[in-house]
Amino acid sequence: MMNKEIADIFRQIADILEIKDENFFRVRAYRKAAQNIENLTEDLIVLVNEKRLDVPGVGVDLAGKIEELVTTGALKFFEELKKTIPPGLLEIMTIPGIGPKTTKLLFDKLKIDSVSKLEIAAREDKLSSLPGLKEKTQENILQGIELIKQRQGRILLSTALSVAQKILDALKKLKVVEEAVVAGSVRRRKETIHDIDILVTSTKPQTVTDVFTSLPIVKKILAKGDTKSSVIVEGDIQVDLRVVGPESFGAALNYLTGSKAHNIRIRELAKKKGLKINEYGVFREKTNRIVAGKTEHEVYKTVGLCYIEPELREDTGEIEAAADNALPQLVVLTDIKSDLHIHSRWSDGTLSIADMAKAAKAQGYKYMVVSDHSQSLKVAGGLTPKRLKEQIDEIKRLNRSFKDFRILCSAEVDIKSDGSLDFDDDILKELDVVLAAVHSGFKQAKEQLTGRITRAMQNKYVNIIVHPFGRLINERPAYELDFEKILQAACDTNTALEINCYPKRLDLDDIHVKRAKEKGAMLSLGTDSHAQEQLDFMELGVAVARRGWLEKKNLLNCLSSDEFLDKIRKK
DNA sequence: GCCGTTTTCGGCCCGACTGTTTTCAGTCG
Repeated sequence: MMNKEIADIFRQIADILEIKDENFFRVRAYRKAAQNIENLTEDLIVLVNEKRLDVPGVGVDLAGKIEELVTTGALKFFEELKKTIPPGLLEIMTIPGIGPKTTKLLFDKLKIDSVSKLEIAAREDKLSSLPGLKEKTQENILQGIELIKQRQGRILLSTALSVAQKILDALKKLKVVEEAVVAGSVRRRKETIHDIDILVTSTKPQTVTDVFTSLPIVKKILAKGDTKSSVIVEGDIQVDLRVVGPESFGAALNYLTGSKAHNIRIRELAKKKGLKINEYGVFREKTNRIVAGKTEHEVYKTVGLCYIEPELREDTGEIEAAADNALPQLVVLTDIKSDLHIHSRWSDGTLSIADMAKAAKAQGYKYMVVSDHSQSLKVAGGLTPKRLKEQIDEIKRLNRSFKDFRILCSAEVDIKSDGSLDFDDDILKELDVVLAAVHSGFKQAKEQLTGRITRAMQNKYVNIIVHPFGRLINERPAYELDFEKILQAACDTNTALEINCYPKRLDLDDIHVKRAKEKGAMLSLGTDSHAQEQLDFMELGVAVARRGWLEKKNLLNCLSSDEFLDKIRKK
């Protein structure tokens, strides 16, 4: 049983308990535990087996439940609890605007136990008979049902970033707007986004809100108040806007950036110091006098912490690290000297190697790795050994024409289903660097897939395992791997693991990156670019690296080409 | 259900918007 599955069970328990109107703090305890479990870098199975189950928010009771889930694969308490309410109620609760109270009311009074029954009842005007529900609510429920029908997975970070930019550009044109920035999970650079949060400072909030809710891309207005409004824009993405005065910018940005768990911890710290933090500022609890709020740095300072980068704000140790002055110096885009995974027209890319090199130089890089596919990957025009040798010759020719740039010869070699490689060693040894990847047999058992990759890592020419989990966000789940074994093998064989920057991949993900750093594994960034503009995906990979607490020294891309080659040749 | 330089019991972050209300509950972030 995976951490994610256990977290999901705890969330379902929380939802059921909430519908049953149990103690809210008990509900919150389950949600909090679920959150912390999801953020763990290690498998609960390992933690339970080694009796190291020491997770914040998990006390004696929940630890027992985790142990039961890990050892038996099920939880009696959960199975019994599920019997007490119809399963459809949990789905009803996912409709925007409907929470536990309404769900319970609908079931108790009208025996509504599924979204489809709710839709019929609303259409037949049966809901307005209930206390507190009138025409408008009924209408909102129908619209909410439409929304969840359209909703498909979470939005990719790359999509959210570009939508956010469009909105910011529009708002920044207004004279009444002082600052306009993106906050929320987009600012934290989560790999997928639920909605986009925008913060604006202005002394004329009404004007800003009016303009925002009437932007051309707005399809529907969900809420519009004095300082806060929500809309659905093209692409069915929810965008929330908050407008505060300039004196509150830092406090509001901190509040709106979250995460929720991080904010709660910061506010608890404030409380212990006799302070209160809200989106308007930091206040003395007794006198209600404002003591900070203009900048985020100020806000953190009042609670005795140094500034914490947005990507770290998940309450996964960053607050303790900030208190100890032990935060990592996170890698930044300008530290990156190379792109370590690029395709050309030789296989399935769209540009010649020369043009890709020109584009990479324009990014400010000193070198790049050309890694076209190997022969088995026929759909992607994989190179035969003969073609690969021709490619190496061309790269050598090109390199002679550069002054301060270098192309490294490589290939993205298939790891075949038995763990052998798609090219023989006598070809691999001709390359500067060898990337290896799984492109088939995703449904194999965990042991087999893990074995394939570890076997590939044993090969002395393989330097980087690229997109190690093979997932495509919202399309294809990661294949099953024993990541601890992969990491151990990576460390033992001096093989690096890639953070693939392709928007749908972002693989390794942030949590695995953080674990890899803890274990001291080498990591690399590669955009997997097949076209010029895709080189910009590097920004997304850097975001994952930052969320995984990486510093400059943890990434091969921050080395010069000589240092890089020295390092990988130590294998 | 968790947790502890105020504590092993009694707290648990804080505020905006909506729709229904005559002052607030429910929902959301």
